[in-house]
Amino acid sequence: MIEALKQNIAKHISISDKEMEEFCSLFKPKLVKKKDYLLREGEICSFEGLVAEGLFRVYHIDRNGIEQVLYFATTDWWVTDIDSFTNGKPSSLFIEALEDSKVCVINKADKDFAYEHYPKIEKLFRIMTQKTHVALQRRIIDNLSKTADERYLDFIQKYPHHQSLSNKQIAAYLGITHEFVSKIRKKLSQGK
Amino acid sequence: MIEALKQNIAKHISISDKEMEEFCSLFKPKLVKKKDYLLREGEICSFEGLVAEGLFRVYHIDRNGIEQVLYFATTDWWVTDIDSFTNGKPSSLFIEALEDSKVCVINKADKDFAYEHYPKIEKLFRIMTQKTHVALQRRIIDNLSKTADERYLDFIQKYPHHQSLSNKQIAAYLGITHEFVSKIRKKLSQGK
DNA sequence: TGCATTTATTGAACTTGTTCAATGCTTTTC
DNA sequence: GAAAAGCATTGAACAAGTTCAATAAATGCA
Repeated sequence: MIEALKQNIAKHISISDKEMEEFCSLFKPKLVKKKDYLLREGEICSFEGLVAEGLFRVYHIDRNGIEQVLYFATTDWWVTDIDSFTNGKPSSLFIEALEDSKVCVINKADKDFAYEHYPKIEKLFRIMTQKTHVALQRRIIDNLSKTADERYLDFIQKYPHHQSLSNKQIAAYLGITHEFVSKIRKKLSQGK
Repeated sequence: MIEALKQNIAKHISISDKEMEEFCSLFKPKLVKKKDYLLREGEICSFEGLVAEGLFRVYHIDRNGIEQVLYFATTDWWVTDIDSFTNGKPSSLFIEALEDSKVCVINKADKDFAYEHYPKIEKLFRIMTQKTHVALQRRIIDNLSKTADERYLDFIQKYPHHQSLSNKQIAAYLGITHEFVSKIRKKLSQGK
């Protein structure tokens, strides 16, 4: 399970075996059952985690009670509420397991320790945050410029695990109603 | 002008005077006239810059020729196409000065040099990217959950410099037409 | 297995936002 | 300082997406 973590890290930076071992030893494996929450609104996010196996949805509930999905985290994705975790603020997000899952988690103190002792780790997270940053910009542009139909098509192409997601969850990611997802599906199945 | 850069850096990290001097000496001042471009689509972004004075719009043009504004960068904001700059890829963005502006810019080689020689700088950019990351997540949620009216109100509250922006530019940020911005304005002026 | 609950589909009426076109108003620009 | 170009406003017709309600299908659970 820690193996998945090592492989993920190796994708971003090169690092000595010793440092890799030491850094990875700061993580703890965590099993999360389907429908359990890693984080709820109002809590302070105490972890940053790599999904070794499973599927999570990271979402927000607005003042009208409507859910917006920020992203789905599947195998090899990182999950946390970065704002809550780094700044110790109460979270405005929920992180729920959609399947039985395995995550490698590190707490704040250990991560700060790593930042101080391993410059490579600072670099690792800078690079990862930068990549996410680019993806978020891309999504903002897409949300501004594309219709729901286009975003739906993009989504099912980009998220191969969409099979296991309900219309409701896809709708909450696209920012439309689940009824409309249904109508898009129908339209597409009728050869557009 | 380099003074603005130093103040910006000091807001994020604590750093010795010596390191601050050395790092800042890697930047060059650049004057940009209104309507000039710092970057155009297709170019490789060769700089990362702090706006010491002025106003820029960072935008994308989609396949239908419609502009989407990613953000407006005013005094004390950073501007770059992070994807193009860090990965040497052709940019899909335009960065245009909306006023005569002054920017402190650093190139890729010098920034990489700084990353290697000053661990604090790695930290600086990790922290800044993280903050932007949080803001981008916030905007995605807002775009998914709020109506154009609400986003317009949020916008004019959050961007005090909106006075100098045309309806077209605001519309391109909100993802609506400039005609509709006009209609929102009218509705709001008539006591909602 | 069977019942209860959630999820998906569909339609009709509605709301939000777009498109196009016409008109007046500001800026540029020479 | 006049002509041209771009910008803002408004209305009417339209398209995209929502809401509500009714029904069917799938899933969870005892």
